[in-house]
Amino acid sequence: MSDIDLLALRQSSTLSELVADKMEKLILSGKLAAGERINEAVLAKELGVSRGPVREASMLLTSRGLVEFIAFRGAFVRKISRAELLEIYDLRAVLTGQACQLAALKAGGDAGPLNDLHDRMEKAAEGNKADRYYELNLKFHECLVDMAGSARLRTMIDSLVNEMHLYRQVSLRSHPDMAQSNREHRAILDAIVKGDAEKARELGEAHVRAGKQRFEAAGAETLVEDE
Amino acid sequence: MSDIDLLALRQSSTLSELVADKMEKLILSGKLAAGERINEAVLAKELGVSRGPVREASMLLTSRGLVEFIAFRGAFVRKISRAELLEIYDLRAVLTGQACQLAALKAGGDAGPLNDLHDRMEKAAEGNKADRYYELNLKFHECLVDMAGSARLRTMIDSLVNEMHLYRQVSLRSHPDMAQSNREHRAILDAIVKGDAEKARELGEAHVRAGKQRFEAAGAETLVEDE
DNA sequence: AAATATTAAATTGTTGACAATCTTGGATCA
DNA sequence: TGATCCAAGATTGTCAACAATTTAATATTT
Repeated sequence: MSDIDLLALRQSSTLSELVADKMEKLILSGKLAAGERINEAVLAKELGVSRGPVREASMLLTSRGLVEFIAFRGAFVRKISRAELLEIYDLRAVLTGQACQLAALKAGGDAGPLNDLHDRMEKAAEGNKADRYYELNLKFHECLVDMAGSARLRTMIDSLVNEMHLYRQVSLRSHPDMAQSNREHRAILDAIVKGDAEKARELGEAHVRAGKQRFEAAGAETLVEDE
Repeated sequence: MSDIDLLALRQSSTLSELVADKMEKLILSGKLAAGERINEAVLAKELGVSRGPVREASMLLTSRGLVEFIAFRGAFVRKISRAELLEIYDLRAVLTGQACQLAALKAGGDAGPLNDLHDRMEKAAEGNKADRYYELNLKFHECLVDMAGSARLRTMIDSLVNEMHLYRQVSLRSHPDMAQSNREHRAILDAIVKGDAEKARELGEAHVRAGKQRFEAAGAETLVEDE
């Protein structure tokens, strides 16, 4: 594990934030595994900082949904059960619906980068490049939320997406049906451009719920785990 | 301002959390005004602790939506504009809808304390006791969310409710039409008891949106402020 | 041998000192 | 007069030492 880049420090960022970014990467890449305790002293030494920034970073990540704090016991990488994941899908669905509705109201006929992203996803789907599709899919959804123009909504959804990634450090990457998924994107996009807010909401919500169902169908054979 | 109660400390709580609770009260009561900077050293001295716990408490409150952190400038009590308040109403509406749906699914015909709360609100409405009604209303909504059984959903909604209270340290307390509001509660309650999840969702969402409209109607004459 | 109590080690929580950054007020200059 | 620059003060960020608590390892008891 490499030290914090001291160059990066000097751009009005605080050490704690840099550590937080580093930790976020460690967590989302699975190098800090779900459920694992984060030893402040050890991580601090590895990053070449004192425990303070590590503590603060842990708290930052707590509010981003990646870490859980327990008094006198420490910071733990969150662990998401299957039941929670399904619950998160539902929350993300209604919030994404809200985002699409707002986007439709604010877009004024301008789809922004959505069209381009959709086309590139189309290509990825045709080439059966799941990783590429997944990456673009994240961007598409981010863009959608940005168009809604609500920082609060963005934070909430980002947090949920973060948590989803903690499910068995999972590849939700294996996208069962990219073509279908992208058709749904197309429909959302169209509704936004047309300014049909209610339709956009409905489609956005349905899109995430469909994702949930694709996930459930894919994992139907696996047993339900308790914790 | 009084010192931290040292008795309270010894129940497996950490100093930072106690400070956070204290600060939350100071903020919601308006003693720390919206927009104001929180001077760590001063507050620490007043509470009889060092700056560390105050800092951590500030970060805790950040994730609860009450405080905003700016690097090298400090922690500020959040300030909510009218536009943001309306945005928050919308988010709370969809999340409350989700909560009601889940509650209906999980209640199994049992309304829990909702019936009792509804009755007491009825009395408060008849007696035109707005403060009492407001207080019970908060409890009713909390109870609703608890019945949904999602800690995540609870956190999200709590955060939004917190933020709403920051709007001009406001009394949203002046409830224009308690009787009507409580009729809506009744309908939600009935849907939950009947297990009609879709109806419960719809009514829950509509109830918050109605609250938004009541607010907009009440403040229609006031000018829109930029920030 | 199993369960409980005791002690030592590891880890988190808190503090005060120091460093880095921002803010304020006054001096300088056009 | 007004704007810019500079220095002093105030405030936040970071660190390392110490205190409180938990965890583990060991001893004790039944």
